[in-house]
Formats: sequence, structure tokens, C-alpha cells
Amino acid sequence: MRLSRYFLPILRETPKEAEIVSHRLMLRAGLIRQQSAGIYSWLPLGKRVLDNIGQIVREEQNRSGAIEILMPTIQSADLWRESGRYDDYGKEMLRIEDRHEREMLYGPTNEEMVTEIFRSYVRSYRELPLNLYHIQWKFRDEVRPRFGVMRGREFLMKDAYSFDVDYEGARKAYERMFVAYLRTFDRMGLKAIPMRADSGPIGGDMSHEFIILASTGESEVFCSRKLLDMPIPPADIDFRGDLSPIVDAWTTPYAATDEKHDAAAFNALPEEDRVTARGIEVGHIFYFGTKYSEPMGAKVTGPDGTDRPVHMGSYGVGVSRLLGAVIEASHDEAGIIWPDSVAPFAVGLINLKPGDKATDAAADALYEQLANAGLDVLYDDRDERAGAKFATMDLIGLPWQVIVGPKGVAAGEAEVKRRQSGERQTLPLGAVVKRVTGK
RNA sequence: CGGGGCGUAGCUCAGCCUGGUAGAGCUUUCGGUUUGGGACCGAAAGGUCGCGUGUUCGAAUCACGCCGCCCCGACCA
Repeated sequence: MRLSRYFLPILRETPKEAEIVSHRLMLRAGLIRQQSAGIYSWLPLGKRVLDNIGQIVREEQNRSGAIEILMPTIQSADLWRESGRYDDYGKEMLRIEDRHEREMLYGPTNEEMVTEIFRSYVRSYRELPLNLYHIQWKFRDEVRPRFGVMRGREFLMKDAYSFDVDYEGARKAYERMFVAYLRTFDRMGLKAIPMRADSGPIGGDMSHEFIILASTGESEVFCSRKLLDMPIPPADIDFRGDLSPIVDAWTTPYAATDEKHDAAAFNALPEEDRVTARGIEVGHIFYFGTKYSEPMGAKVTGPDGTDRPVHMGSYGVGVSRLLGAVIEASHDEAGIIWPDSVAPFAVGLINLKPGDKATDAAADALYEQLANAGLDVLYDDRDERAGAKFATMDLIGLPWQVIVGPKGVAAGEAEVKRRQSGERQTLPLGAVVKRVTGK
């Protein structure tokens, strides 16, 4: 993509409404545009990152055996009356009325709807286990939206729902999601620590929040240092096998948010093992048994021929929130530092002197070679000063910068800069693609 | 929902206290000089001063009402 033909509305000054760094950088780098309190448009660069993050979530859900569907944003109030939540949910639920004065709502979550789908089709335990997920916009009318996309009212969320014939099956479903989440966040370059969370009305130990450590996190968290270096399950992990050793390993060391913090247990750890940090919740998984299946009549016939309500769990990932979380975890004074896996473009190619024949030729050739190597390239071919181009590139945080100027071209060279480390290397023009692709 | 604050050009803000017909920097456009880390000179464009009502000869400025947004708290993926 040539920057001269692209839509990248970057801001030189920080809009005053943005307090935290990810919000400031998302506005400055032209990722989002606020349309109303807690409601954002996604500009081209932001849309690309949002898609990349969603795609990683999707791939790991699929790998774990979950199946993608898409449920609507607008739901009927009647569905929510069945579970009893229509009256319980309160003002966070955006209630609307259609032209026939039917009561509708903009879904804040989809347990009722997915349970309705399940009960319409599934009759036998032999069709289980089943895990249906979707990636869809939700709306929660937060009293006080803030921090940009980290705490918006409208947000993109992946929510998965598991159905099993009994508790044991549900536990296995839970473990599959647990492992899928470890892989999902790791692929985004994040260190996410699973922490015991409030398990609601069911109780038990099957509720975890996945928390990213970042100095600007919303809440204080405590964990054992061991968790920072735990191995991530590999891509070829067998999701049909027994995952409990992995889950046990991850849930044995101490880890808690401030709500569940047990100071005595934490202080029992050796001093050097104690990590106190700020955290951002990016995922939440929990088992809730028959809370919805019971009142909504989602039953299957078991091996013994009797009907029973299915055991369910739900598993959320804040997809749009993750953009903010990634930036909180990865930025510097100059701007965003995207991990390769989610970056809107892999490479920013800077032509320092558009209009200069030799420089144009060299930069155009590199643009083509990089694209042919399968890389997304943002080619800064604008007639701007070098400083402005460097500043723009650092701000938007593409992982690699390839800098082509007249002096270098005269010597048959270009410069390659790694955004993350700031490391620069001058290379022959022919070696640039190899350096960037690592091949 | 309680407390506080803000709304003036695309952005950041001054002007308001003490009423007299709207400013700066950045951005944008044009011309010129520049050209490896957000250059410089010159010119130009750009504003229902959030909306409404009132006070006044006269309101960005004073009063009241409304709307929007931000911050702190309580609440939450």
C-alpha cells in the first residue's frame, strides 16, 4: 500500500480526552475515531489490527475444536425473560423497541441465544461435546466508559459456549479453552496469566480470568514469578487428550487479582518469587453448569435413556480491548511497537527522496520484492521530510522499517530498522528481503 | 449514579473575571528556499464561540435551562 494513496489520519498533538497511553496512541496513530462516549469507528490501520487479532483468536478456537457461528447483535427480550435475566440485567443492557413496539435489546452477551439454538437441534449425548463460538459486537451501557477501547460500551468479543452431558465433560471442555487461551495470548506477544476468578452461583474452581501484566493495568494483581516463564502448549497439542496436567501446572502457583487476593498465602512465597503488578483482563472462562439449560429446557438424552439439562460453560475474549492491551504492553516514547503477529503491516518502506530517479527505482523495486515475498508493506512515498517520515513510522509501530535514501542507493544499500529494539543495519539492496523475512 | 471540570478553526489552546462585533501555534492550500529524525520565509483558506432562553443599546464574555465530552469515586469483558 502506498501511503500517498492510503487513509492514515495521524495526529501530531494528543487529543485532550485521552488519558492512558494506549488510548492516546490509538487516536494519534489514526486507528480509531470516537463517535460517542465509549463507541468508536475503526480506521484502516485499526481495522487491520482488529482483524489480525480476531484471526488469531479464531484459529486457536478452531484448533481446540470449537465451531464458529455468528449470532445477531439484536435480540428479543422474550429470550431473556426465559432465563430470568431480562429483569436482572439492569441499566447496562441497552433496551430498544422496534416499529411494532416489540421489546428488543442490543446483546451484551449470548448465553440465552446460543442455548436456544442448541435446544432446537441437539437431542442426544452422542452429539456432545459441542462448543459454539462467535466473534460479534456487544453493547454494555457502562455507566462510565473510559480508556478508549479498553472500556468501551460497544466492543468486539469472542464468546464461546460449551455443551456437555455432565460435569466431567464440562471440565474437559473448560480445559480445552484454558489451553486455547494460553496459546491465543502468547501468539499476540502477550504474557497472560490465568488467575482464579469469582465463580459465581455455581462455585467450584472453574473460573479464571486471563490477565496481562502492564504498568497501566486497571487493577492490582499478585502472582508467583514461576508463571512468567511457564511453557506455552505447542500448536500440535492434542486437544482430544488429557489436558489436565497443563491446567494443573498453570493453576498451582499463586495468582490472584486484588479481589481474590490472599495476602497470607502470597507472603508465604519466597520474597524473590512474589510479583505484584498491574493487570488488564483480556479473557474470562467459566463453568456455569445448568444455569441456562435448566430454565430454558436445553436437555439431551443420556446413555441411560433419561433426559438431563446440559452442562455449559462460557469463554470470552475481549477482541477490541486487546488492541489497547497490546499497546499498553508494547510501546515507547515514540509510539506503538506492534508484535509481528498483529501488526497492521509487516514492513514500513520509507523512500527518503521521492522524485529522485535512482531512489524511486530502488524503493519501488523493494516494494515489489517485499510484496512478492508475501509481506504487507506500507510504502511511504509521500513528499515529506525525512524526520516526519521517521516519526510517522515509529508512531504507527510497524515491526520493520526499510529506509531507502539517495546516499544508500548510490552505494547499493538500504537500511533496515527493527522497531522493537531500535537496531539498524545497513544492507545491500538485494539482502533486504532476506533480512526482513528471516529466510 | 454521586463529586469535579471542560465545550472558541481539523488539533492543542488563549480571550470570559472587568460585555464593545474573535486570536495564537500546529494542520491544510499556493509560491519559494530547504531536504537522513516532526525545517524556514511569504501568502491564503478555515469559526452558527455546544444549543436555547433571558438581561443589555450591545453577549464568546453575565444569568438560567438543556445537550455533549472528560476526570475522580461506586460498577464492569
